[in-house]
Amino acid sequence: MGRHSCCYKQKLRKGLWSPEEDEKLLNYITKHGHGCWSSVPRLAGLQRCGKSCRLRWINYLRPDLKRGAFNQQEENLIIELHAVLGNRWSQIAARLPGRTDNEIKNLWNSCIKKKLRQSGIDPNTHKPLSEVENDNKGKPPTANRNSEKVSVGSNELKFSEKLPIEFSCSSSSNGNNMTRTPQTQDLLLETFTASHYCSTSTTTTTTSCRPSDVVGYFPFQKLNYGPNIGFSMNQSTSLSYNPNSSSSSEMISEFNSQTVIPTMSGSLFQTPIHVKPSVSLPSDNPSSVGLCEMNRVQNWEGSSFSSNGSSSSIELQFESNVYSWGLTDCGKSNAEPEIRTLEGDPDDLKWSEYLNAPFLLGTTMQSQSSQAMYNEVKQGIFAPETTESGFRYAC
DNA sequence: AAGCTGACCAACCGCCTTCCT
DNA sequence: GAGGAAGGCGGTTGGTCAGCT
Repeated sequence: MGRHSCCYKQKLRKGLWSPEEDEKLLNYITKHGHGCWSSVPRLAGLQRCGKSCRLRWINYLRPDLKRGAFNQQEENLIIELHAVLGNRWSQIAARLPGRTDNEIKNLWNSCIKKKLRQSGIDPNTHKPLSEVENDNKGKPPTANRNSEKVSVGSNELKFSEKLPIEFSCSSSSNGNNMTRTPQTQDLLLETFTASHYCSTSTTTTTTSCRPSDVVGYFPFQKLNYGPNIGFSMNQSTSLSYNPNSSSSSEMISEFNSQTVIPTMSGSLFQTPIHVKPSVSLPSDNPSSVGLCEMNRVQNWEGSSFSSNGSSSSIELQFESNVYSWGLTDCGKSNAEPEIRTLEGDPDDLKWSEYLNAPFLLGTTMQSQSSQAMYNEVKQGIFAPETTESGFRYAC
């Protein structure tokens, strides 16, 4: 749309804002709020278009803005977020309190890009430059004359593309080592996860990880591959994930339900998620392992942990959406994989909604790149299948 | 001192989405 | 459902300033 139609009706000022204009706008919005931006300039006595007022407010006048240089922590966070989100500056800014998308964008283009290149990392793909060059060898010249303009994170794949990611966890005989094998070309994820180490305090077959650890190694992608989702529950009020539930000898990465209520200080996602804290697990069903599903329901108050003996679910909420993991007892020999019908088009969910989903924002998902999850969700990690009544997700 | 260059940053432009009629 | 208005976002531009030649 560009400039609003009002901009053509009268001669409006452009360019830098004067202190007087700032004062007028600030005074008006402080007193009345912005309301409809198109009417703000008229009511505030400004010869500007509403869009310009909005931009000035958001980028400069807003009282909650943090002025001044970015610190190292913020820069690192931006890099991490960019690796996941690509050039979605507004979403990156949403996770940096007091910073604007414009500010972050400028910083990226003027500073961080250069630093990454100097460090031998391609700022667009977050891969080593040498690897990017190798990738480009043998490829025909891009049709885009300015490939840099396609500034999308490498992991920000189109839905039609398949991200070949699979983590596998394994443990040594004594269960003390937890290794992660990213079988993916995407170095980003490795970089991303590197900051979230996984220490193991181990018993025989169960490795307990700290929240961030679990996050780092939560192989959600497994959901993409058949019915062995591998969630399990035990009596210590913890939700466990078995990276290879088909084999009982495999280590079980365990995390306590409380760990799903994170405050990720200094880490990637700082937005708190809301998890119904009173999760109680069926004592009579200590090791139910089964399907996982993502559901979206409307009412957080209705979210809960529930179990009917054969299936259990934990519903999580972020903002207006609730997501749930359903845990169906596949331990029963005759248990059929459960397929639940979900209402609505999964494509209704915007990426931002996926991002806001608790399992993405929360500790459990940190190292496994939200973007990767996004890709997989979009590409069928839940195997959406069109039905007459909506979509069916089979894990 | 003058000119050049690059970094930085505020603001604009244009596209897309959402909302409203 | 169509169309217009408005909001939101990302890409780009252009002005300013500091450092260098």
